[in-house]
Amino acid sequence: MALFQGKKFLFLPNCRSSTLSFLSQLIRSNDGTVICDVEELDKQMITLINKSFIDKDQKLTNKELFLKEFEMDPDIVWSFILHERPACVEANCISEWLKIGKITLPPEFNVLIDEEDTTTGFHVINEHAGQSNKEASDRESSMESQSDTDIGSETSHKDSHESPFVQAASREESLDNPISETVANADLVDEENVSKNETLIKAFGRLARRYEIKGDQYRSKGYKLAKIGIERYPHEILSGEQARRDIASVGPGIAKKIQIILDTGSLPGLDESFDLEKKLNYFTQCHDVGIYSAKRWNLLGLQSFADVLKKFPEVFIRDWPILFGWSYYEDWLMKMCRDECDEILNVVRTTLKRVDPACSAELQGSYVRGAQECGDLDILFHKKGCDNTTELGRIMEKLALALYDQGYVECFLQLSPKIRQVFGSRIRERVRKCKLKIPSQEEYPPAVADLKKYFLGFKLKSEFKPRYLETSADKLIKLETDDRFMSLSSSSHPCRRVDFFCCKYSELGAARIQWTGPKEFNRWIRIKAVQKGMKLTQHGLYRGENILLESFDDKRIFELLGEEYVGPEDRNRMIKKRQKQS
DNA sequence: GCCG
DNA sequence: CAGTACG
DNA sequence: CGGCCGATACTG
Repeated sequence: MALFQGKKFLFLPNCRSSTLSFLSQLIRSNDGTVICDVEELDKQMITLINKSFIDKDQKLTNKELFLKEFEMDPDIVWSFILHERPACVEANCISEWLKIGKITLPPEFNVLIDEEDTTTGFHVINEHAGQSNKEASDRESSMESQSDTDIGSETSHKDSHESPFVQAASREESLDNPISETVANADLVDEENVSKNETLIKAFGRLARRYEIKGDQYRSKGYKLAKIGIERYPHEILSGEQARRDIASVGPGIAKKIQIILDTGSLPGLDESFDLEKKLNYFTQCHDVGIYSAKRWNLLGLQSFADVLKKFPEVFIRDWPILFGWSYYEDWLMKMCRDECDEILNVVRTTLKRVDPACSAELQGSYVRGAQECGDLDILFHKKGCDNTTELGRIMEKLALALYDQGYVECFLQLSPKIRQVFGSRIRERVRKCKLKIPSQEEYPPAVADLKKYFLGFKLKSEFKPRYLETSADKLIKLETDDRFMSLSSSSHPCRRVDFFCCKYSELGAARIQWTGPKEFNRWIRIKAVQKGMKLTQHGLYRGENILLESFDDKRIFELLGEEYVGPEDRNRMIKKRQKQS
């Protein structure tokens, strides 16, 4: 008890995120002080850094945003830290200390800032400094809050009563969901407990997939949400009833199945059509191949894209983007580290400056949610005062073409007339590559002139060496031998998916909500809107038929929906149902 | 499948 | 229109 | 029981 008595703590950049406000409550419950005013700054204090700003080398990242997010005057606070060098650790250490019952700072505990550079960042130390990256990241996710006996759970329950956002683990698993992400500030998870839920997670992932294939999208969704709920649940599940009580989206049906799995170790019939799922999965992992095509092909006994090519050559002429999905099949399943995202954004912004210096490019998607590995890059374009989407569309087109000229853009997945003009030859090259006859007079329908989105294949120059996290490096889905001949993938110089979106300046807030995601969060908040007689889209929040309530200010949209604002990094923690009280 |  | 894609 | 995201956006 009173572990933190007499100790002062400073949260940086602030303690507004749900995780950090939770931790600050833990500090106060243990007689510690949380500094809220520059007057209280103290050289003896322990500085707690939001983990979203610490990369896996334990360095500060995204310093610009970091400083911008300060609750107190950033100048004063930052110069104090540079000058006094208080101990700095990642915020999650709090839960670790409470678990082990003491505060452990590494011997060289105030080595924090590489003073010669305040721009590229400084080292943040924690107990695991010096361990290998793998070990460090394993331990990161294993940091635990309280076991459910003490202050921790009280506060957490009180919280969750008022908020649909649960202070729980964010731990997206990559087995069944290729779009999963590991989030920087994943914390408060007991790896040991959670790993025992793995069987359940896998089972419901499979069931979700099975029903998706069957065409029962809603039953599939039921399983998917339950799976997400279990992934985020920070304790070991001991009974179906416990899960039904505590976890959103676990109802009678899933509770029953949980109990069966706990009792017998597996679910009858679970492995039945596993082979079919694998086959369909192989096809649908290709861009532009959905569940209908995959099912159709599978039904006809086709095993590979080469088989499809023999049977339905027209498909690859008509749905030409599949050719690129096929060619970059393996590359596009590989995730990239944040530094590669930064580099791509850098290239895009540099070119954009020449195209239209007044236009802004802003990263969205899993990157802004703090994911350490991103499956693709989502870039939102907007321009102060510009509500003309035709103009924005033209800017994006010009930008994409300029990047194509420079050799960054490898392929386009949509065509404007101009893009078809320059890119058509590459399409024909792919068509020839799979030994198809090029239609002599291709009578294309009139391509749309001002597209609002561009999906691109993008390659950095080969000097850039991509890094991969250990976790994703293994068990990749690879192209079948028969299909390899079309591959353009290269793990040492991979092609990436980059998506361009644009929005009217007046719709910036609504667009940010849309493109920040994640998908489940969007669906959840849109349902909220409908329940309150409103409608939320990427264009804005509306009441009734067509009354615009708000589209520019995302915080105001939350407010109008009666929801507390939640930052991007916490939108992974979304959960549909309040945690039930016991 | 779950939820209201 | 259906199919696929985006968060 | 009926609804389950989007006045999505793009393609053929």
